[in-house]
Amino acid sequence: MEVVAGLDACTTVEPDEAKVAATRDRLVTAEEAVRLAELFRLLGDPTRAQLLYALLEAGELCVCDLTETVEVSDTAVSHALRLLRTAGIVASRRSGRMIYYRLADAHVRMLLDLSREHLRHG
Amino acid sequence: MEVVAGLDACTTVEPDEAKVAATRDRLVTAEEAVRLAELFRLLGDPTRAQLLYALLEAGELCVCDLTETVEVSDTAVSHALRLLRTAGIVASRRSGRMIYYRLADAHVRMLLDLSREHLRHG
DNA sequence: TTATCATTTGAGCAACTGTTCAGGAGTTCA
DNA sequence: TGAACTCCTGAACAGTTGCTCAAATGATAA
Repeated sequence: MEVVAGLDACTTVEPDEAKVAATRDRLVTAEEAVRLAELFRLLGDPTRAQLLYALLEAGELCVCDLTETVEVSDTAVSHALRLLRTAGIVASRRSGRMIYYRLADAHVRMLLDLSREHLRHG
Repeated sequence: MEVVAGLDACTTVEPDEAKVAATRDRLVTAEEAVRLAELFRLLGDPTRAQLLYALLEAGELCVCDLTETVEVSDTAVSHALRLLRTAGIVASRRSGRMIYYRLADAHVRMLLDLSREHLRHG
C-alpha cells in the first residue's frame, strides 16, 4: 500500500516504465474495476448462472418455473434473484400471484452467449 | 431438494410445463453452469479484473509491472495470477528473472471488452 | 372471512475467498 | 561463491458468500 506515485522499481533489465504509464492511462480505474468485478461476480455462481441461462432461453419465467428448472430451493432462488434484480441484471413483472423474471440487459445477454461459446467451441 | 423428476407444481394459472421442459432441453447442464460460473467467478474480483484489463491494454507485462499498475502487494498479484494461469485465462513466459504474463484466451478478451462497453456506454 | 398459493425476507451458520506474513526457489551478476 | 532481485508457495486469519430455516407478505379462491 501507500504507493501513490511510486514509479521507481523494476527498471533493472528493460525500462518498461513507459509501457506501465501508457497502460495506466488507458486502464480501467480502480473504481471501474470494482464495478466490472461486481458484474462478473454476480454471474460467477452456479445457481445464478443457471437462472440467467434459463431466462436467456425461455425469455421469461416465474419463480416456481425457475425453481423447477434449476434444482435448488425456492428461497435460494429468491435470494439469488434479488441480487440480480438489485444489480439491474434481471427485471420482474407481477401477474396474479406469480412474478415473472426476464433478462434486463442486452450486454449481459451477450456476455452469457459469448461465454457459452467459449465453453462449447473454445 | 429431492426434486429429481418433479414436474407437478405451478400449473394453477398457466400450463408452463411445456415451456419449462423446452427450456430444460436447450439449457446449459448443471455441470456446464458450474464451469461457466467458474469462469465468471475468476473475473469477479477487483484485483484480478484490473490485472486482466492491464494485460488487455499492454499485451504483455511482468509481475513487477503488474504490481505497480494494480496497487496491491506482489504476493497478492502472484496468488491472483496463479488462479488465472491454472484456469488457462492467462499464460506466462520467462525472460531472465522476470515472468511476463499475457491473456491466453480470445473469448475472455472479448468478454472483457464487452463488459467494459457495458460499463461505459450501457 | 379463512385457506391456500407464490414469493419474499431476515437470521444464523458452514464453507469459501483474498489478503498478509514468513520463507523458499530460480536467475543474474560481481 | 554469495548477494541481490523477481517471483512463487503455504499457512493463517478476517471478511464474505450462499444456503437453510422459520416467519411474513401479497394475491387469489372458497
